[in-house]
Amino acid sequence: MNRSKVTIKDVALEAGVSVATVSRLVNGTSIVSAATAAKIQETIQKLGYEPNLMARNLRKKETRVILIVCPNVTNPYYAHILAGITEASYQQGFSAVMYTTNCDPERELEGIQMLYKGRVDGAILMDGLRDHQVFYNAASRFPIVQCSEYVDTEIAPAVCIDNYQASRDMMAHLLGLGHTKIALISSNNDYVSTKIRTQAYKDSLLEAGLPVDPEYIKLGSSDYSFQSGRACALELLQSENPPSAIFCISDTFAFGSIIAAKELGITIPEELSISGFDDVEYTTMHHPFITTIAQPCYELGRTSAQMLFERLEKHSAETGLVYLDHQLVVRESTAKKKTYLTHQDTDLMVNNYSKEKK
Amino acid sequence: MNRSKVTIKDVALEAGVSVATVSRLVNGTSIVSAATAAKIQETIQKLGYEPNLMARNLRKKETRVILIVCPNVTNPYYAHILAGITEASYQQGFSAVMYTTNCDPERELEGIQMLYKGRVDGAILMDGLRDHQVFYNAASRFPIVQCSEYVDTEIAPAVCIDNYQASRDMMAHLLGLGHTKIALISSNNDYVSTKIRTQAYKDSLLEAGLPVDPEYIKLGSSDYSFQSGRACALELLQSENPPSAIFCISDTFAFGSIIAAKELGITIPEELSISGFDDVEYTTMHHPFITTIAQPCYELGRTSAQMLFERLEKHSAETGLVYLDHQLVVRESTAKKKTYLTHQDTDLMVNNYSKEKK
DNA sequence: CTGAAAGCGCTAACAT
DNA sequence: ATGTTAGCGCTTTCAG
Repeated sequence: MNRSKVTIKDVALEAGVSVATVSRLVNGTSIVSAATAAKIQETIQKLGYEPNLMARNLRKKETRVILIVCPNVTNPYYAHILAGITEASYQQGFSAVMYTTNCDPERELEGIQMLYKGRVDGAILMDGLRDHQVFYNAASRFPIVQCSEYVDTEIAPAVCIDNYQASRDMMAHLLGLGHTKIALISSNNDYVSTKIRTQAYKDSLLEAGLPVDPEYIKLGSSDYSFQSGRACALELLQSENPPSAIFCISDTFAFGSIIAAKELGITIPEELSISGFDDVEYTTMHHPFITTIAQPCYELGRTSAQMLFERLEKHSAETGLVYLDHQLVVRESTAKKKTYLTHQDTDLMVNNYSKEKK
Repeated sequence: MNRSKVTIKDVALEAGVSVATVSRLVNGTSIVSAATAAKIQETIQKLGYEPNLMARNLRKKETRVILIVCPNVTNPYYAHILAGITEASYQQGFSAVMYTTNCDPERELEGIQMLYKGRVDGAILMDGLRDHQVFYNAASRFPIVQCSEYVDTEIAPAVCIDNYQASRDMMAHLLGLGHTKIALISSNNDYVSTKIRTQAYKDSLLEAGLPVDPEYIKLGSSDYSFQSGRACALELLQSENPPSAIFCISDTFAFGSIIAAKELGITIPEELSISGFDDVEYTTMHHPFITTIAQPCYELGRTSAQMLFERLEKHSAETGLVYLDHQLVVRESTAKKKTYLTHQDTDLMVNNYSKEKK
C-alpha cells in the first residue's frame, strides 16, 4: 500500500513549469497559455496527480466540508433529512461529516468541536443542543443552521415546518369530525417541536370550548418508540372514560396506538380515530393507512444545506425561522365520531354542549 | 463571526515557552515539567486554543477520518450499519464522512477520490462499486473494508453474513413445513447477496428433489421497493398454479407480498407462507409478524469499522470474508402447508412424490 | 503569461 | 526538559 505520493511539485518538475503555474491551471485562478496547459494536463494524467486537500485547506483556511450533528440515523425522519443534506452538499461540491449524538451532551460538544478545530466550515444541527451555552458560543463564531429543532433562531437560522399551525390543522380535522374526547400522546423529551405541538393541542381544545383533561395527556418515550406509544394508548383506552380520538405527535406513537386498539378489539376508525405526525414511509404500509401531517423531510435537509452554503459563500448572515410547507394528509385512521352513543357519551356531550355555548 | 484564530504560536508566546513544548504537552509526545505544563494548560484555557487539524493532518499525513460509501441512508438496513460504524468511530476517536451514491458509478468514483485527495485515511464500502477497476485501484493503495456487499475479498476484506447458509436455513424451514411449491422474489440488482440467495434457493429445491420452475422466480426492483414486491406476489398468486410459500430476499418484498395476499383474500400463514430477509424493525409492527433472517446490522457496521482501524493503526493486511452470525427467526408468516387439498394440489404432490423418490 | 518565494499551523528531528 | 528549525503540499502575492 503506497499511499498517495505525487505532489504538485512532481507535476511541475515533469512538465517543466513552476508549481505556481500548475496550481493556476488546476484551480483556474488565472489564465495559462494553451501550450503549457496541454503539457500540464498531460503530466497530471500520466502521474495520476490529485491535489492534497489538507494542504489546500490549510493554505486557504477553508475545508469545503460541513458537519452534520444529529441524534441518530436509524430514525427514518432524520435519515430523510440527511438524504436531502447529502444531496445538496454533493451538488455544491461539499463533503459532509456526520456526528450522531444520541442526544448525549458530551457528544454534542465533541461534534461541535470540529468547528473550532477547523475540520469543517460550518454545521447543520438537527439536535437542539442540551447545553445552550455550547450553542451560543459556536453560533456566534461559526456559520450554523438549525434544522427541525432549535435553541435560538436569532443567532442562527432554523428551518422547519410550522409545528403550531400543523398541529392546529390536525386538531381542526379531528374536531371537525365531531370528536370532543381527544387525547394526546406527546413525549417526555424537551424538543421545541414537542412543546409547540402540545400547546397547539391545548389551545385548540380551549378554543373549541373543550376542557384540557390531564388524564387525556400521556407522555411516550423521548425517542418516540413504538412500544411506548402502545403503552400510552393502552392506558387511555382502558380508562374509565376513553377518548374517541388520539392525536399522536409522532407516527410511531400512532402505530403503537393502532396495535393497542387492535389488541383491545377496538376498530379504527369506526370506534377510534388516530392521527400521526411526520408521515414517515410506513404510514401506508398497512391498513389502516395513517392520517398524519406530512413533513417535507428531504426538502428540510436540502434547504438547510443551501442556507448554510449561502452563509459560507456569500457571507449572508440572515437569521430567523424559515417555515417549509406541511400538509395534512387524511387517510384511513380518522373518521367521523360514531353516532350511536353510550350512556357515558351522552352524559359528556351534554356537559360539553353547555360549555360550547358559554 | 471571527473564525478560529489562536494558534500554537500564540500559546507559546503567551506562556513564554516554545511551540515545540506546547505541541509536546498537547500531544503527550514527551514529558514536560509540571510547572511549565501547568502554565501552558492555563494559557490554553485562557486563550481557548484548539489545535488546527488541517495543519496537523498535513504534517502527520493522517486525518483520523474515514469514508463511508453507501447507496442511501433512508434504507433502514444501511442506516443501522451506519449507526454501528459511527459508534465504533466515535470510540476510536475518528470522524466519518459520508458519501451516498444511489449506486451511481460517477458518485461512487467521486466518493473514492477522497482517498486520493488525502481527505480520509481509509474507507468502508457498503456499495459494491459498479466499476470494478475503480475498486481494484483504490483497494491496492488504500485501506478499505467492504461491508455487506463486495467486489473482491482477496484484495480487501469483507464483513457480512453467510448469505448462502442463511438462505439454505430459510429454505429448510419452508421445506420442513411441507411446502413444495415455493416461489422466489429476488431482485434485478446485481448484488452478490442477491446472486447467492438466489443460488441457495435453487440448490435447496434441487436437493429436495423439487424442480426449479422459472415461473416461480420473480424479480423485484433493484432497491427492494415494497410496491414491486407486491406486484411480484400478485403475479405469483394469480397464476394458474400459485405457490404455497414465497421466499423473499428482502423484508420489504415480504411486506408487499403480505399486502398482495390480503388484497386477494388469501390468509397468512394458513393458505400461504411468506418469509423475509434482513429483519428490519417493521417486521414486527403488524401482524402477521414476519418470519425472516435476522442480520446483525449494527454489528456488521461496528466490525467493519474495527477492522478498518486495525488496518489503519496496526497496518494489518488480512483479507478474506468475515462472516457474522445470522439467525432464522420464525414468527407468524410461515406455517405448515395446509393439509386439506385441492385437486390441483393432489395432482402436483403425486408428481413431486415420484420425483423425490427418483 | 510565468516564476520565485513566503507562509498556512503543526510535528519531529536535532540540538542543547 | 526545552528550544530551533525544517518542512508537510499547497496558494498567492510580488516581480518580471
